[in-house]
Amino acid sequence: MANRETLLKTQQVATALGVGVSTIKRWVDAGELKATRTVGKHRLISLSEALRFAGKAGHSTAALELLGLELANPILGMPHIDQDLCDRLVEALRQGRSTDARQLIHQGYIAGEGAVGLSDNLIRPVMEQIGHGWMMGSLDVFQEHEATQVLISTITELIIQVTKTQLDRNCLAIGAAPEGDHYSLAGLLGQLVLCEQGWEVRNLGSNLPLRSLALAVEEYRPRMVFLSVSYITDTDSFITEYGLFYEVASRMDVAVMLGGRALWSDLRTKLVYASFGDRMAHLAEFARRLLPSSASPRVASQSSAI
Amino acid sequence: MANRETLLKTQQVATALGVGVSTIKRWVDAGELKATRTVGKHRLISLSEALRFAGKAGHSTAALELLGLELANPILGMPHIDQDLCDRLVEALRQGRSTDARQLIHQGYIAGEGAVGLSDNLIRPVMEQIGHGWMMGSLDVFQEHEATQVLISTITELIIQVTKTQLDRNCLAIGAAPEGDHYSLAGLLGQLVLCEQGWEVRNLGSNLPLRSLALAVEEYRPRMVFLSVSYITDTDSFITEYGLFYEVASRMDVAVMLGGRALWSDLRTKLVYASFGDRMAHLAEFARRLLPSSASPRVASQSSAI
DNA sequence: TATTAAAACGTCCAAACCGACCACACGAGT
DNA sequence: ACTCGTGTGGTCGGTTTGGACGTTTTAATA
Repeated sequence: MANRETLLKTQQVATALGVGVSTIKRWVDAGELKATRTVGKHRLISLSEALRFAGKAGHSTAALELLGLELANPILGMPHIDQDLCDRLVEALRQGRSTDARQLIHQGYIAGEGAVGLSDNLIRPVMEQIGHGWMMGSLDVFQEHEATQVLISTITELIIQVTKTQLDRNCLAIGAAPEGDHYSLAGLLGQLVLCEQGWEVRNLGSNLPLRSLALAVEEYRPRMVFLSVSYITDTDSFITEYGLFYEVASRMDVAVMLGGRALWSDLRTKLVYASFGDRMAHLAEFARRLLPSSASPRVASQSSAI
Repeated sequence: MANRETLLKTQQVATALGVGVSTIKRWVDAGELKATRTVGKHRLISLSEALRFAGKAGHSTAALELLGLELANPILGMPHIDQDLCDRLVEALRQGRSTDARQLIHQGYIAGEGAVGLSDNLIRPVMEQIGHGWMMGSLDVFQEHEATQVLISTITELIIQVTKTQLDRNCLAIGAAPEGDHYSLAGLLGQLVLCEQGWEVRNLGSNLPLRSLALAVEEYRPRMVFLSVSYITDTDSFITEYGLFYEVASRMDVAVMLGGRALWSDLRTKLVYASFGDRMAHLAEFARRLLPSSASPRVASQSSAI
């Protein structure tokens, strides 16, 4: 499985579920909540398992609210991101039913087992479809704007909730989009992905001159910078500005991750960077390698309940 | 750092609402008060659900006790928006301490007794101060960007929280900023103010062509439109476009509220509108007059905790 | 590699919650 | 007044929870 699981500790799960740590330990021991153990007997619960447990019909939907997820009527027979979910989200956004859209996104967060699946399998195709509808004239600008607004607010909500359960944020990452690019959704999704991995993220938003980003790098000395480029005003000046920025980043030993649909492959050949990715999975994988070795704690054996 | 998703036990809710524990259990079992269950069948009631129920059932004073129950935990000085609070928020934003900034804003929301006070007495002066620092060169662009980003996410959080407790949203309002204006904070604050009054708000975001806004008005038939104008690319074309938009709005009998620092008084003489305001208090007052009969016994603040 | 602070472990127990049952208060209708 | 029907608050035995305790593991130092 390419998608390695984020592992949570008992304290994190307890906070997320709104119960005490002892209770989590008891539930794990009773087999209600599956967990692996480190060699030193510490319990590790995968994010997907926590979400599965949270959404389990008969037991407790409490957790969902705490993860920022609301399932008034938790249908979720088998949570999985599919075409149907995409279609329903597109339709909800088209009609501006923001509450429904929020619920569908939360559902996608569970089904996609985290931020990466949500971004790559739900948000991206949905926005492509909406963008397509806009091109074709079947959607108006204001519908695309409203959809973006709903997505931004929901992703922001997820970020806040995830941040709350990630207690120890060690590594610092900076996210931004360059001057002239006013698309902030990609930056938010990147922030969500990294927050979920335990990064501390400073999102500088969109439309940021690269020379100011260079200053930020010098000021904050982050471990990495992720730059989402959805639109470029002037290619030549972008290359120049980026070159100056990368010089600083390189000097400060900062990893630079590029992304965005404006960076065509022939343009990329003129840029220097640590990695490029047009999927959040790429960002996640790149970021994981940068984390201290701790990212993959040694697990001993599978849980032996009862 | 408890928030609105804090889960309450039956005893807590019973005490706050001034009824017996058995009654709470019965209400939950009857479905009148939504609750989740732990694995061990213990009922957990989210604070937002408790507040909603309290308001619906007429226990208006009880809601305050619920909040008091929240505010008792975190240490809080006297809630009041003053120069000190502004200074501390500016400093937190300057240094990018987003967690502290969020706390201060929440505190300002309580202290300012709602969205209007928060907007006019805290956010506005703070952003002016930051903008000033940027002009003077003591702040860089990225700091202003980061500050804006933190404010956006926090205001978004507040909007979601307020929306959760306001279930019966009757009147529809549309908010937007015109093409070329990428400043979205004002629109968010407006959304927060109106949500607090019980409006249903569709925020179409910034950079929206006015002709598309006209389409949205025809599609949604709102009671009012609030347009925040912080930047105008071309004054003449703006006047033209706005004229076309207002024609539609007028035909649909939609009240148009204008705001924003780009609308100087000599420009305003060339525009037709229902009202202009450069403070959220103006928007709030204007909107209140538009609401149905409701004498709107507004609770002082649907405050959230820190 | 050795050291150290923070966090998780297992165990135990008081406090709180569960469901079921009962006593009481209140209003409406033969 | 009497008797329902209904909604409330309280009690009881059994179960679940959450915090305290000293010990062990982890992760980030030096």
